[in-house]
Amino acid sequence: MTAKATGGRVTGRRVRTRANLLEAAFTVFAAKGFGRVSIEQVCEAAGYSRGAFYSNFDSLDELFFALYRQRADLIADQVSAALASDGPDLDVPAAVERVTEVLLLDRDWLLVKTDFLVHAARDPQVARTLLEHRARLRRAIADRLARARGHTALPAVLGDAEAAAHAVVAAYDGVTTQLLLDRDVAGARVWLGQLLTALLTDGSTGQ
Amino acid sequence: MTAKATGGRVTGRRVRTRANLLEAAFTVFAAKGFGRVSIEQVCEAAGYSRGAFYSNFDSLDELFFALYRQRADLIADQVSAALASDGPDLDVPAAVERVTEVLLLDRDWLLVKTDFLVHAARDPQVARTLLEHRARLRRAIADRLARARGHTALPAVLGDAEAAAHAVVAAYDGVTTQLLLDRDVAGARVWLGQLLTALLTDGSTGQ
DNA sequence: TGTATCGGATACACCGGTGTATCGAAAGGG
DNA sequence: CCCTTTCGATACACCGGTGTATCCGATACA
Repeated sequence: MTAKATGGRVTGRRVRTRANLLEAAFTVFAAKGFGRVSIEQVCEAAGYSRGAFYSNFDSLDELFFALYRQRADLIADQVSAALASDGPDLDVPAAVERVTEVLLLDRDWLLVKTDFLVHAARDPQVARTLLEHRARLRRAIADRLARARGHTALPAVLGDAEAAAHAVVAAYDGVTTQLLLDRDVAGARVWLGQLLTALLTDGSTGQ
Repeated sequence: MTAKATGGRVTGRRVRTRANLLEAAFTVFAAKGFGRVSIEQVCEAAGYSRGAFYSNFDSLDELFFALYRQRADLIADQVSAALASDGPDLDVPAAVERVTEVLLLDRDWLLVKTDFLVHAARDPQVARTLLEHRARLRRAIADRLARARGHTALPAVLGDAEAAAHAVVAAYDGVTTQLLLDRDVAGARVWLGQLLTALLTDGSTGQ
């Protein structure tokens, strides 16, 4: 009963401060990493006292979790939009281009996302959430691919559209890892494009 | 001048305790994550006092770094061995099988490795080391692939052997991410196998 | 505009980890 | 077998972060 008082009356201020805390937390987490951040540092960055924090969250973990959900949902929406944008027939390179643009845009997000992955890897409960999130994305991709079967040549050696979507996610994760290290966003983008087209098109066509 | 006194006389004990500390650190880091581990916890797990720690390392970061180097070199050797094992002509599925076995064996190592990645992502100096390490592995793979060009059908849509090796690493990283979440080692292994064969063989062959 | 309620700031006690300085005991060399 | 050197344990002072309790100013609603 600490955070988010039951069915309270006042909301305006609360909503704003909560948003501010989340915003500041994002910056701080991205800069220092979840493991090296204290509640105080978040509060300082947001311009609040620790009282504000404890009024809105129970622990740093809860804040981190909320932050991840917020941003992840946002990204998921953007990806869905990017996938849905062109007509019923799929232009693979174009779609790849658009999705890639969304997914590899913000280095800070990748950092936070990876921190969250590390977190989830040790907590089955958290892992479950992340897995569901990934499954949702994968499904969106699979649907898109299935919908375009026949239009474009999609006979990957992988099997069905589900497997292909799985491969897309894996490629994304792989490129992300490299990007975190070399910081070459442009390179990562073209590289991901190559990988995806390699996976999603038949071996014969060079591009 | 704290750790590893200049050109000391006594070494026997020191070497052992250092090894013990590293061993214990590996367990603790894997279990809790680098960010949630204190020097004291490592010492306790190893059965030493903090005095022993400060006599061997300057900081937890240094220990972590040393630990990573140790294990990473070990893995690298194993991979090289797995790649070199069969004759001059390459049996792709067999090699993939063997390498996969080595790379996806120990979940604890994956956890520590990912922690290190997160660390490196925020410190260019550390990132450099990790990148070099990865480059070495990639080169080993590329050499192996190049050496087998012509024997087996390797006309990937990716281009040269260097790019193909790059793709192999990316696939590995991607599968690792998934494995950290779902803990399905067996599944990850066959999945990585599929991905690699999909990337390394022409699109025509289903398997 | 009054007022009951809420949100956030301040103050306080507490704890765990850090790093250093010192000392006893191993361990290797002669 | 002694003796010098070093390793690691113990003790200490310190600090930063935590969580709670309390209080005052802000805010929504009548």
